[in-house]
Amino acid sequence: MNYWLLKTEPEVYSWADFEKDRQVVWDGVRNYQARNFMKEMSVGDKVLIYHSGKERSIKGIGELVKAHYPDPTTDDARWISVDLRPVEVFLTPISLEAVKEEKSLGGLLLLKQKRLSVMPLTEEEFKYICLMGENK
DNA sequence: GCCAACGTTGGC
DNA sequence: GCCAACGTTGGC
Repeated sequence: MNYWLLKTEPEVYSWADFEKDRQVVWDGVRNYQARNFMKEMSVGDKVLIYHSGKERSIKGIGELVKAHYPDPTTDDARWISVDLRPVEVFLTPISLEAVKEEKSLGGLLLLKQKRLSVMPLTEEEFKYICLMGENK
């Protein structure tokens, strides 16, 4: 199983929308590096959902329910979508500030490549962030 | 609102 | 293929 972090602007699509919808088509990615990571996703992979912009925090955990297929929002065959469902909301959203303060999370591409919207996480990073989110 | 980072585009 | 110009993202 692999682990990922996905960014979204909450004004466009938020964690609340995700919980309400129960399942979402993650479309609109128009960046090759992000697209290539999406191609590596398989059913059952876990994803963390991050709100960019004003909130700047990791909101919760989702799961891949459908691997990549052509993005329905474009005819351009280069771009793909995946389907996700929400699994668990974090009691405490993890702020970007908190991520920066954790030395063990210093390798996150979230910090290194601020414009990348889809990125892999190691199992250790994923589990560590989950513990932080559960406020234990 | 500003601007750094960086991806994309297009002229040469 | 290079690179300047331009556009976008996203933190501050």
